[in-house]
Amino acid sequence: MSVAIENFVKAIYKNDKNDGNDTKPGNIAKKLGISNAAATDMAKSLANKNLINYEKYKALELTEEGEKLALKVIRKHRLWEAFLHKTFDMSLHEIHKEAELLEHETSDFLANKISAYLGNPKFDPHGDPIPNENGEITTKDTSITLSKTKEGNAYIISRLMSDDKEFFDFCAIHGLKYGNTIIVEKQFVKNKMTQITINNNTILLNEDFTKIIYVNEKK
Amino acid sequence: MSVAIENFVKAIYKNDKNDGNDTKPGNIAKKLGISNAAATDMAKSLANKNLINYEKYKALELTEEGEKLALKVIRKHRLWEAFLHKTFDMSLHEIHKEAELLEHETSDFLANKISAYLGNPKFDPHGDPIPNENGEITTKDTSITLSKTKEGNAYIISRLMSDDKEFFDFCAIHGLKYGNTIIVEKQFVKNKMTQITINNNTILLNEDFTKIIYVNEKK
DNA sequence: ATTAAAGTTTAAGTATCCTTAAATTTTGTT
DNA sequence: AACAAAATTTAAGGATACTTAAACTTTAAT
Repeated sequence: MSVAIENFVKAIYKNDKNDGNDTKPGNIAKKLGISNAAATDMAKSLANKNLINYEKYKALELTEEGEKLALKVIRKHRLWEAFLHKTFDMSLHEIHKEAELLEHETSDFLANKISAYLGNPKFDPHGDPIPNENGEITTKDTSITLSKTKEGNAYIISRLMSDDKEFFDFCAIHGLKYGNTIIVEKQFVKNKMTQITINNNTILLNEDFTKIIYVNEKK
Repeated sequence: MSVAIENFVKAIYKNDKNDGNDTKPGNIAKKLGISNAAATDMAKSLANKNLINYEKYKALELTEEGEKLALKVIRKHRLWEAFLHKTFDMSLHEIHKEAELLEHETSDFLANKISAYLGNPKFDPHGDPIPNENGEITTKDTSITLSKTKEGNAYIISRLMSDDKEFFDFCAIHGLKYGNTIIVEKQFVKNKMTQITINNNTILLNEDFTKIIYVNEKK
């Protein structure tokens, strides 16, 4: 499917499920920066391709097929964001722009490679859920804070929930980064500290940090 | 610039500098899988954009600007190939297909990130040189095709110039890989075949293959 | 030098994705 | 319920990147 079509079904999906706007052509047009007439044209064309249901003057509805396509594009977008963020240390703003382009030129095969490389994360660095290969989406974040992890297990960092520069400097020094793997060595329950291994280094983290580092169990 | 335009200038560049074909519209058309008429149309359009010099019935010539664009696209292609190969352990055939798509949707910024991540390599996994940020290819390519090698000499494979999966499967089976050493046993001039030894195995290669395997003499 | 083959260009036309302007339908207000 | 405002659709048209078929130019062989 063309870039225009992929962006169109994505816009419908997001208006419907995320942004709470209605999905009449005018709203989609505004989101995509095209004229209303162009949106109507495209709606007819997508109806012919069985990607949406279209009735004149009504809101646009994705068919099952259309929703699948939208979820594929969203999956690729969020995987790229996660990957670029982890691999190249790019800011959340930068990764969005790049992902917006790359999402349309990424094979399912490559998307799966990226996903596996990252440990099949369920959420991107913004905290948005990443649909799996079958278009299934986890709406609830099942990641847990480091403080709740179990000794001996391996985890992948899914979120660093802080605005604090000192914290991020600390993370940068020790390789604590979205997508990276850590092993939880010991939970010091009474002192609320956690000892982890990352890149063959052992770090002891206190409560301040174990409560803002979110992880998923590595499988 | 559009994908079509980027692919067009890339095809001219490669025909001219790599493949030794002339750059008349017909040859470009064949390479891109479009009609001769489409190639002529595009040639006129690119002349208007000052990317090529165009005279009726003559070979197409890239302007300085056109060559710069071609080199940018080639840079991105080869960086993606190197990156995907290294990061996801994808085969040479797989990385080519993906890079062919990604090269057009990659910002200069991201290309530089990839390059830096890889340690600013000068060659991709096929052995092709990667232009730098300014479009300079610093290393002079002195490699020749297998068809032009001398009997009895040892050579190092420097490039495998193909998009064909069967070819790469063949290469994988026989150890024909960038950097490996072969000995040219015999040139069957009349039949345009070359007999080589690699890993103590003897292989007879026909013209299809001897024209796309590039080597450097081993000293 | 002629001529047939090979290659290139022109002409006419198609699909996609966009535009603006005019016509039509829906919506919201009284 | 009527009417104006807002939104949507239709109509006409443009740019890009292609197609096939016909006309033209170059080339290569005798």
